[in-house]
Amino acid sequence: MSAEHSESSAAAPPAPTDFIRDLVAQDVATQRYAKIITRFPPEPNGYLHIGHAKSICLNFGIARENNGQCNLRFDDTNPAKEEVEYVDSIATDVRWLIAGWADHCLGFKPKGAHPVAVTSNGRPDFHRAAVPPSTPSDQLPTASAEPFFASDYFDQLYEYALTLIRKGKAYVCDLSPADTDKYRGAPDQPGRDSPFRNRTVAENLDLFQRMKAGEFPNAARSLRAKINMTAPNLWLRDPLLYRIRHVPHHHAGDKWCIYPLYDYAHCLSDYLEGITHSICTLEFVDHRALYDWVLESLDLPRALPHQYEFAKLHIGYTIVSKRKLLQLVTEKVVSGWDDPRMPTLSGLRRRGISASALRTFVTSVGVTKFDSVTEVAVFENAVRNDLNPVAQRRLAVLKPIKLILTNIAADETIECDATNNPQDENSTTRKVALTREVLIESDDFAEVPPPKYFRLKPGGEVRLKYACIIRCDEVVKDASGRVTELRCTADLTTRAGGPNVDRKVKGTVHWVSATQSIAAEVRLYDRLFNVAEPGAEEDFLKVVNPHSLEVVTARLEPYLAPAKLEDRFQFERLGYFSLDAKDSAPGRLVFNRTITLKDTWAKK
RNA sequence: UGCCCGAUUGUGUAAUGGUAGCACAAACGACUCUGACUCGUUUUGUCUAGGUUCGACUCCUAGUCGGGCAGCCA
Repeated sequence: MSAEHSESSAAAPPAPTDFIRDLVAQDVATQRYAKIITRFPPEPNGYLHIGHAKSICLNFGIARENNGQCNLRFDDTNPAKEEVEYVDSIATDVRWLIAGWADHCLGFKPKGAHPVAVTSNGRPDFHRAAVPPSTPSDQLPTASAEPFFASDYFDQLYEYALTLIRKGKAYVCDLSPADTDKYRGAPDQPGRDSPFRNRTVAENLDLFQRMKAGEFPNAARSLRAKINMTAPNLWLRDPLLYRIRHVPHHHAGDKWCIYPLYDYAHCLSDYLEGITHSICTLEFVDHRALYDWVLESLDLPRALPHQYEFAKLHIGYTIVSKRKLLQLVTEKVVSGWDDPRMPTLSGLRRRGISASALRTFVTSVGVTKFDSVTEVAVFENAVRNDLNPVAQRRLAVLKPIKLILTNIAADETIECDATNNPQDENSTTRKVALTREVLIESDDFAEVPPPKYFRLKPGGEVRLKYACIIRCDEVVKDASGRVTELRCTADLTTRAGGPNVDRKVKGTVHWVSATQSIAAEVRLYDRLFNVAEPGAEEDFLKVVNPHSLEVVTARLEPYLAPAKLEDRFQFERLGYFSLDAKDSAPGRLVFNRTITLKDTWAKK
C-alpha cells in the first residue's frame, strides 16, 4: 500500500487523551518505569479485524507518544485453536496498519530467541528484550527478527510454576473437568476446596513433573493456584494454571503436552518482556486480581506490569467477533477472510481503505469504559475524508443507457479537458472523447421524473460533465416498451471555451463514449447486515444482507486501463474505487467500490 | 440473588469542584460543470432522588437502568 497522504497533507492532529493515557502520563511523571512498553497480544486463531485496530492504535499510540515500544506478541497458549496462517496474516496486518506511523516503536525479538537469565536488582531473573532500537523498523521482520511468542516462554513459565508449588501456592488437582466445575460453586454460592488441595509440596512437584513428562492423559490432572475457593471473584477460586493437552504446537513443536492457561501465561509474558502497561478489554476486569496475584506470589525482582481495561469497539451493522467472522468464512457467506465486505483488516485493505483512514477512525471513537456502539456513518466519514483529497477523478458508467448525439457525426471525436482532482488547486487535466454515441447512467434518465429531478428527462437538458449541455429529443423503446436509446442534440456552444460555456442547467451527469471506452468488472459492496446490531441477533446469519454484493460490467474511460493496485479513484458522482488485489489483472480490470459518495438526493 | 464495570443531545466523546464543548448524524440555506466537497445557520443532553458546597457532569448516600463474570478458550 502506498502514500500515507494524511501525514503529509495535514499538521499532526493533537495527541488523543483518555483515562489510560492519563495513567501512563502519571507513571511517566513519577518515573515509575525507565521506558513505557506496551504490547499487542492477539491469539493466532483468526484474522485481525477493525476492533483489533483500536487496540493496536491504542497500544502503539501510547508507545509512540512516550518514546516507548510496543511488542507484537502472539498469545499462543492453546495449540488446539491456533494456526501459522493466522500468525502470518496478523503480522502482515499489524505492520500494514502502523506503517509510516508507529513502526519505529514496533518491538520484535531476535529470531528464535527465548528469555535469558539475567540479574535484576541483585537477584536472578529472566528477561526477553526486543532487538536493539537501532534496527531500522522498515527492515523488520528480517531473517534475524520476529514477533514475540508466549510459547517461547514455556520453559520459564514451567520454572515459575515449580516456584509457585514450592511456595505452597499451587497444587496438582485430579478433579475431572466436570467435578472442577461443581467444586467452583456459583456466583452467589461459595465453592468447596478440592480434595487434592492439601497435597504436599513434594507430591505436587513429582506429579507436575510427571504431567510434563506425559505420563497422564488429557485432562486427567491440572495445576491449580491455591487462592480461595470462597472468593466472591470467581477467577480467584483456585483457577487452573496448566492443563494436559497431548497436541503439538504450531510454534513450540512437540516438546510440550502441558500448556499454561491465559491468566497464568499472560501476566508472566508481560513481565518477561518488561511490559509496563498491559492494556486489554473490559471482559478481563475480573481477571486483574488474578493477574496481580500471580506476579506478586512469585516475588519478582523487576517492576511489575499492570493491567488496564477499555471498552471494545462495536460498530453498527457490523460483526466483530472472531468466532462469527470465522462462521461467515466457513459457511461461505463471504469469499474469505479478506472479502471486501469483511471488517477484517485484510478485507478493509482489499476494499481500498487506507491504514491512515482506519487509524483516524479508531482514534476518533475514543477510549473509555463505556460499552458503546459507534455508528457506521462515523467510519464512512473517515474513509471519505481520507480519499477525497487524493482520489483521481475518472468517468465511469456502471449501468449504461445509450444516448445518440444526433448532431455529431459518427466518425467525429471531440476532445474535452477533464480535471483530475478538483480538491487540488494545481490539478492536472486529461482528455476525454465525446462521440456521437455516448453512455450515461440509467439512473440519470427518467421518462416520468419525480419532483425536483435534476437529471435527464424527455425534452429536458443536462450537462455532460466536462463536455456540453445536451437536450433529450426522443425516447426510443423496443417492442416491450423498454427504453433502448435516447436521441439528443448537443449544444456545442456550451463547451469549455465556447460562447455559452456559462449557460447553467441544474443537472450535470457523468458519461463515457460508447465507442471509446473500455469494459471492466466492478464490484459494488453494501453493508453485510441488515440490522444495526447483528451481533445481538439470535442467529446473525439470518440478517445477512442478500444484496451486499452486486457485480456489474461497467464502461470506463480508457484512462483507467493502466490503473495500478495502489491507485485510488473517484468515479465521478458514484464513489471511490480501486483495483481488486486478487482478481484484477492486466487486461482484465476488476474494481472494488470502497464507498459511495454521500448522496443526499437518494435519501429523499 | 454474589462480585465487578458503567451511565453526558440520535450516536460517539470532552469538561478532573467554576461558561456543558467537539465530531458524526439530522434539518435548512449558500456555493457548485460531482445532488460530492466547502461554507453558514439550527435542533436535541449531564439516569433518578437526596446530601455536601458560594458553586456539582464532577464529591457523598440510596436507588434505577445497562453490561461483564461460574472454559482444562483468549
